[in-house]
Amino acid sequence: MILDAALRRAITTTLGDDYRDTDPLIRPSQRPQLGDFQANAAMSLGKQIGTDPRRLAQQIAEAVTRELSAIAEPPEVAGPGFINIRLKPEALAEMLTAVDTAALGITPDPDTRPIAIDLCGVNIAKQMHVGHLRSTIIGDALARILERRGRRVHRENHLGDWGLTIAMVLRELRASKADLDALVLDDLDAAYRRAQHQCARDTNADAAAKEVLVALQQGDADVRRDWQKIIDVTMQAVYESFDLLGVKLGPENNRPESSYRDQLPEVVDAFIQAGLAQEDQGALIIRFDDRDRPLIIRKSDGGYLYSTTDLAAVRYRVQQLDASRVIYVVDARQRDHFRDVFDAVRRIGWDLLADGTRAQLVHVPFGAVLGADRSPLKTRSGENVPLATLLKKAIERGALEVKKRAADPAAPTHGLDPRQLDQIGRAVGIGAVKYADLSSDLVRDYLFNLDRMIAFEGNTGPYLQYAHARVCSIFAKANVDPQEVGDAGFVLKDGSERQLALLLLRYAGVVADTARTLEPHRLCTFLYDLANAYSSFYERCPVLKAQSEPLRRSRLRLCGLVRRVLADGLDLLGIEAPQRM
RNA sequence: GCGCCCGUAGCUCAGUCGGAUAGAGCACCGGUUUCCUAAACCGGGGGUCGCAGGUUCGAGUCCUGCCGGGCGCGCCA
Repeated sequence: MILDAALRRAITTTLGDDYRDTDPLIRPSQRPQLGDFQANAAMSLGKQIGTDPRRLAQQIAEAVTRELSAIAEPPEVAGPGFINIRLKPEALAEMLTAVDTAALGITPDPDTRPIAIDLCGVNIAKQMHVGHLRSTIIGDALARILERRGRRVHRENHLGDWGLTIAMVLRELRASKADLDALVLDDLDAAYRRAQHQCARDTNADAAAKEVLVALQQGDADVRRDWQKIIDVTMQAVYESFDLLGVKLGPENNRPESSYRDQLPEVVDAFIQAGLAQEDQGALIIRFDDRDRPLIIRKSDGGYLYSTTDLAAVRYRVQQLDASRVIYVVDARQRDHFRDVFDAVRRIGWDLLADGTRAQLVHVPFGAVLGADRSPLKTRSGENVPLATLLKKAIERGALEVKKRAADPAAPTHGLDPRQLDQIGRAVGIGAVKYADLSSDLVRDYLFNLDRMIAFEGNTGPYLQYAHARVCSIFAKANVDPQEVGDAGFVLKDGSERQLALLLLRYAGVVADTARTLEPHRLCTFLYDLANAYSSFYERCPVLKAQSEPLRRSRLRLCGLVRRVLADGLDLLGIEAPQRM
């Protein structure tokens, strides 16, 4: 922005053209009493050149004073060489006006190539559980953030619909003569577990399962029909969960493992041809110089593994989808696996895009969801908690809280239709779960605690939704359409108004940072700061009863902008923002 | 054994490319409502940033070693 350019010029003026590309390191001020922004470059520069950083800061500050005089107070040097800058109120108002557009200041990513995100990854014949929850929520949020900057995103649901485990289930169903037309997911889930058990103990069952697999792979009509049925049953429940979660996923995002099956021999061949694969104990492996662990791409019985499919999938995403970033939102335990797969891909050159550049292959690892006992969340019987159960609980809880509040005659939700309240409750419950999932560093394990995540205090989804609802309430009270606050001039006198304005200016940058780092908690932290700043403003500054009409209109417009940024930010996280709650 | 990740207040977590006196929330203590949603706001106490070295004008952040916890390591996905 303006400050950055001005500081860059000041650095060049002071130190010469060699320093033209020096980043002035402008950051929001850590101490609002000292300024709005701070430039940190003088200290490291002073070290590089061997001059006193404080004196250098002084020189840079002087060089920039005149240029900034229209928009800022004279910069002040403090501490070991910080340059503190405070904007003049009119300049701040002008900048705020500039971001008060439909795009909220967000500019399109200069890179316009598509992106592929591997997310969800459900397994056929199994219930979705908490692991799928994280991959789905995080993947969808990242997709929304990247799309917001104009990128085309392919959400790739890499369904586990192939391989021995599926064949084991099919064998089990046939052995127990199950009526596949009457099948529901619970039956399938049970069959899945029985099948695992049987085949582990009974070599006959295992052999039979392998026969089913061969039949499936050879396109046996009966087996294929049954196979399709269990896919349909599983996916029906999956789509219901997608609907409850409000993620932008559907049948069009399915790219199952089976869709790569014809390519597997060719994938392996390519590695052999390139001299990158070797036989070892009957299996075909890829070795790496810097690790003992090889990547097995073909079993000694000639079968393929998930690593083979993953190699085919990366190639497809780079070469067919033309994705310049291929993102995997998968459990952190698979770090080593993706490291190996990506390295193999780079070696054979399948990360090469049509334009000659290399695609960025990135694994976004996330931690486990832990129960109250700090071990991965399980039911009493020791099984994974089904996603449907968990979502149902969250929704019930959200509805309970919303209805409790609506009982108060003074509440804006009082007297609403119970179905409307349920809808709001759903948004609150689901929003709480999603926000809890996204708001801390993804790689850390997190404690699933419904009480905490649905609390309306602290860094939670409901708190942000509440802040948004309060803004909406002002507009409802004023009987003004939030879209039509017009072009009133911003009057930013109160400290809380300034803070709000400074935060709003940062939104576009935060979205860009989040898109770059693929760390949604950055956006969460920002939105929480914004909601906090709004709450302070709300306490201090009457809007509808402001002392003067210009002030009233300024504050109304400020509220409108806050509302849009909150709603937009929540939308990027895949969280609904009800007007009332 | 080898490798990866994590360790910040009693609890749950932030901390940007190495920058000022390490910040929030919960819990605890105190205050605020004739006023737009008190599901809120304002204030207070609470820290050996796992430990020890090192690099640096400056380290929660970078390097080395150690301690503690988690996870992964050839034909499951």
